[in-house]
Order: sequence, then structure tokens, then C-alpha cells
Amino acid sequence: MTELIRDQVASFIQDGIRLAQEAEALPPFPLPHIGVERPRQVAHGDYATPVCLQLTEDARMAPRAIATRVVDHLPTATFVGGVDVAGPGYINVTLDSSWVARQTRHILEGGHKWGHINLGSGNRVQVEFVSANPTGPITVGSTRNAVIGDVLASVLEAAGFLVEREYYVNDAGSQVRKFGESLYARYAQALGEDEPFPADGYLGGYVVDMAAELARQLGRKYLESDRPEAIQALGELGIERVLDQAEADLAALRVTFDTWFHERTLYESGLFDRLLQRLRENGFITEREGAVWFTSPDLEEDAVLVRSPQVIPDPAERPTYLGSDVAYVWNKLVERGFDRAIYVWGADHHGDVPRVRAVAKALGLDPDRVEIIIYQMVNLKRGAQDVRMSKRAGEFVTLREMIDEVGPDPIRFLLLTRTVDATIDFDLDLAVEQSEKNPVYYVQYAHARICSILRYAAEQGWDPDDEGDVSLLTHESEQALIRKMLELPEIVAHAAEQRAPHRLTFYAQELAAQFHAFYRDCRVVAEEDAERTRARLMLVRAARMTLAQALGLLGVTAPEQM
RNA sequence: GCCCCAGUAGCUCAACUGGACAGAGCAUCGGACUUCUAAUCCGAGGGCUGCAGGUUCAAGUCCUGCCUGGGGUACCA
Repeated sequence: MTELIRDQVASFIQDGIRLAQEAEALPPFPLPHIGVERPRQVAHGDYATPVCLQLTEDARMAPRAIATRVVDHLPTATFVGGVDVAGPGYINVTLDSSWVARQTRHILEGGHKWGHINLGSGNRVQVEFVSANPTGPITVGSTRNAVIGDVLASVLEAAGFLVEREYYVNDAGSQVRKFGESLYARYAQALGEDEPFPADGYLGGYVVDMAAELARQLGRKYLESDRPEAIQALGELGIERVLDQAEADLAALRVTFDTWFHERTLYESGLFDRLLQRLRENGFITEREGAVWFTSPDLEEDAVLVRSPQVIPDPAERPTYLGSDVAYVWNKLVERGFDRAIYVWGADHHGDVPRVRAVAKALGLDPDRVEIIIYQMVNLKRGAQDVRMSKRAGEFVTLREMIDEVGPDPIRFLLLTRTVDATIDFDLDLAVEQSEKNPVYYVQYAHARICSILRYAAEQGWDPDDEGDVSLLTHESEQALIRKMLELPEIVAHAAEQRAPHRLTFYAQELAAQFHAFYRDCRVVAEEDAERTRARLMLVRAARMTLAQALGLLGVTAPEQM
């Protein structure tokens, strides 16, 4: 666990303001929140705060004058090398370079915990993601979902939250039947029967394949039994197999779940009925046209929870998704007691966000505990060409095909090179291209290069675990590399706070670039300078650890050679 | 019609949720391998942040209106 330098700088500045007030260099006013940022320009130091720009009214002084008085009263701090007043009234803080050098040892001591922080202080967070309908293979959109959810979960873990990953299986309602009907038709056809395909059935070839396999394994068993029962049984069997496949494919993407939660259990346990009653008693339910509507002052329109028998004959198929969500959100926040439930949804579901939050509020829960991350769509490309996809016609590229074609590393990395708010083009050609256009290999190459140095050093008789004098790490490129490594905990904090997993891919690239610059400037293994070699080997090990940590959070492998 | 997301360098995108001269990568042009991996590095050019107003000491970021692209708007999931 590391205390963020950002926070240390903030309290350092705060001390300066307080001491200036005690010395009556500044008038009394309540201590403000100290916003600390990393300046874009290196000339502006390692950290900066514009806080004095906001204090002009409180202090009745010009911002630069305030900043000067704060700086005059700053205490001493070992990590601070210099403080300047700059521009309109910024306070710029530069880290002490010998302190920076010493952090190399600190990083190495952190081991696999380096970069972990205690933002979450043990709060329990559930991240529910993918949750694709179990009626077909995982597609590209769900792949983005998987990567965002998984890396966000990892980042939250590193930030000190207790995280559980959950896949919500939509196995209630009409999908089972619809899928069963499609499967039944293909099954019968596979056995030579002249069975018509349902009008709104699943057209994909995978249904044909699965039906053929079932026909081979089960023979004519389900043609001879009661038809609705056969459809039901085949539907359940099919969903089971789709889920097995999804689990395997996601595992190949290195995404695994703590819980596969079945929607059906929300009804079997009677929870749905109990909560409907609760909502009814509290005035959130109206019934009209035979349907049960959820009505809330927070919504512009009522939403159906249970459809009318005139529209849907089967009682089991009447509750809508939102109906299930009533029970599900209660299950998450009350029965299982998560402090917070994060949902990862595609942009095509954004319209449901206010409804789920309104449901939570109507149940008496704090809607802020329900957090929904909306990510934009993925366009699959081959070079400049769009890959045409039609889910209805069953034509789409599956996660399995993407893994077979490009492998998990590029999929994971490239899908996290955009904010969740931006639509993303995923170029299958670029993903496998091992060139400077592909940032995955850029970062992995840096790691392989580091390992190569360590191998070479060992060959030359250096003990890789030898301790060196890190105070020798004074070169500009050595310092820049350490400073970049020291950013990791803050990147984790930011990615966790802002739910911005893409931060990690940007950071990994910056760190790799900083390492390559160091490599250019500084020879590591040099017989004639044993002390410096030992110090630099420590630095290289720390760099390896930091890069591996960033890649580890991304779920991307850190190869020892390429 | 209404709701959500985006519009930033030739292209693809960042920008620490209001802070300093708006940054990367790719592409283009010019350089660097008898040295621990050239899948690398160095340098150069490239901008009215879609448009028009407004708020603020300070706006790519906030508010209003428009334009363009994508998504949504069912007793679908």
C-alpha cells in the first residue's frame, strides 16, 4: 500500500497555507480543497496546484502574492526538491531527485503489491458484466463489455475494494422457449423431418450445428415425446451448452467470473412477488390494460413490469427485464449486501438506466449505489473494410473466432485504447500486425527488452538480486523513468475513481516509451563500472515490475522474449 | 419529435471532471544499428478543439441554440 504522492503534496501545500495564516502572512479563512494535478509541461515540475487562483476573494490578494506567501511558509519535506510560483499563481512542486532515486528500492520492495492503494478501504463492489443472452455465441460488442468489466474489476481490486465479478444469465422469460423452438426445428430437420423454422427464430448456423450434435447424441428421443416438453428440454439443454461455450471462450480471453447468477432464481425464490407487493404497498404500481406498470415521479413514463395475459399467455414469460431488475437490484444490495453494484451495459441499453435507478429508489435504496457504465459500440473492420454483421441473420464474428485469429492480448489491449464513451473501430488486420502501428507489441517489446538485459547481465556473471546504490541514478532518463513508474498508484486511483480502465493502456505505452528512452541513453551492463551497473540493474528490475503490473491489470501477458 | 454518446493535427484518439503555450500514436519528410533486442530511438512540419452566443480571474471541459455522425425511443431482449 502506498500513500499517493498527489495526496502528500496536497497536505504539504495545506500546511503551507495554515502556517502562513498562523504567521499572519495570510488572513484567516477556511482551508480549501487542494487540487493537485500533474502539469503537462516538464518545466512546470512534477506536481502543481492552482489553489491560490481560487483564494483571491478569501485572502483579498492577487494570486501570485498568495502563492508567494504560501511558499514562504512551507515546511520542509524530504520528497520535495523545489517549489516555485509560476504563471498566474500556480505553485509548482518538483520532487527531490535523490528521493526519487531512492523510490527504486521502494518499488522493488512493493513486489506484486506495487501500485496497489487503499482507496476502497474494503468496500464491497460487485461488477456485473457481459451478461449476454445465453442463446448464441459471444459477439464483438460483448467482448468489449467483457474487457471493460474485467479490467475495471481488477483496477478496483488494486484500489482496495473487495470486488466480485458476476455474469447475469437471462434464463427466464421467452428466450428459453424461442431458442428451444429454433433448436427443435433444426433438430427435427437434422433427423430428416420436414419441420418449419419459427418466424422469429435464431437463424445462426450455430443453432444448426448444435441441433445436429444433439440429434447425433440423443437420437429421435425428443421427436417422440410431447412437443412443448421437448422444446422446453431442448431449450434448457441448448442454453447450458451455450453457457459452457461462453465460459470457455471468456476464459480464453482471460475473463472469469465469481458468480454466474441465474435470473430464474429471482422468481423461484419468490423474491419477485414479495418486492412487487412492497412496491404496490408504497404506491409505485398501477394496473391497466391487464398489465402491471411501475410508476415513479422520477420517470417520464410508466414502465411495464408484468405483461398482460392477453398479450403473453404463459405466466412464466410475463415479467419484463425491468421486472427482473427489481428483484435483482434488491438481491445485490440487500440480500448480498454489496455497497455498490456496477453494471456494464452497451449504449443500446442506455434508455434503461433511469428506470433501474428509479426502481432502486422506489425500493428504498440509495440510487447512487447503482452505477451503470455505458460503453459505445464496436465497428469491426478488416483494414478499411467494414465487416458486415447482422445478428438477425446470424452473421457475426464471434469472440471465439477473434481469439483464434488475433489472440487475447491484442483484443484486450486494443479494446481499451478508447474511453468507454467513444465508439471504437476494431481492425482485425491491425490487431495481428506486428508493427509500430500496433501498440500492444510496443509495450510487450519493452518488457521483452528488459528481460533481455537481465538475461544478458546474468550471462555476464552479475547477480540479478544484488543490491546497488540507487543514489547513483541521477541521469535525466533514469529520473524520468522512475518518475513515470511512480505514477502507477495515481493511475490506478484515477482509473478506479473515474471508472476509466483505458487509462492503463495509455500509461503502459508511456512507461514503455520512457523505458526505451532510458535504454537509448544509458548502458546498463558495463564491466568497468560495477557500482553503476548494480544500481541500473535495480532500476531495470523495478521497471520490469511496474510494466508487468500495468500489463497484469490489463490482463495482457508480459513476454520475456519476442 | 424526445433522450444518450461523439465531433480536437491529414488519420485514429488523449487531455487528471474548470486551470499554464491543447498532447500522443499513425501517416509525411530528414537522421541513428561493429554496443544489453532497430518490433527501437532522435528531429521537423502540421490546430479558430463542428458553428454561434453566454457564465468565469480562467472554457476542449459548464449553460443555451443550431449543424453532422452513431445509438435509443415496444406489454423486444
